[in-house]
Amino acid sequence: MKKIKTQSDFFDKVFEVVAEIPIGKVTTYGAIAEACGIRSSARTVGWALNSAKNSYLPCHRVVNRFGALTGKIHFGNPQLMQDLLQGEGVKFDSEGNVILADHLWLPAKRNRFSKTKNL
DNA sequence: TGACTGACCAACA
DNA sequence: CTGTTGGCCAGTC
Repeated sequence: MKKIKTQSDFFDKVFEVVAEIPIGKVTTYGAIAEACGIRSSARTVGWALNSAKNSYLPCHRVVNRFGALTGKIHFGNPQLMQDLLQGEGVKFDSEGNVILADHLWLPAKRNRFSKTKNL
């Protein structure tokens, strides 16, 4: 089986991971990229979501490493992203960032990120 | 067609 | 310790 590492391969993984994010939980781009096997392509993860934002994928549950809703801009309604998360029980701090300490969810892969999470 | 950007993260100087 | 660059993939100009 020739495994051609092309578009769908990476995107598909991102979609699967994002689709498995439980309610009231959030994950990070790096975590997804890590789960995909390429932590360096965290940027591309954002693009995957950009293409998936029109899909059923809960892109609003994907935040950056700081818990900031960096992708809210692409939602059309920046407030919608935070509203959705709050509606799921996600809490935000004074800076408007998701409290990863209580809502960070790592894809079934490596929990190595926990180390970097503790800022 | 070629090059740059883009919702990022981590390593190196 | 802080600043900068590198890297990955795909889409857009």
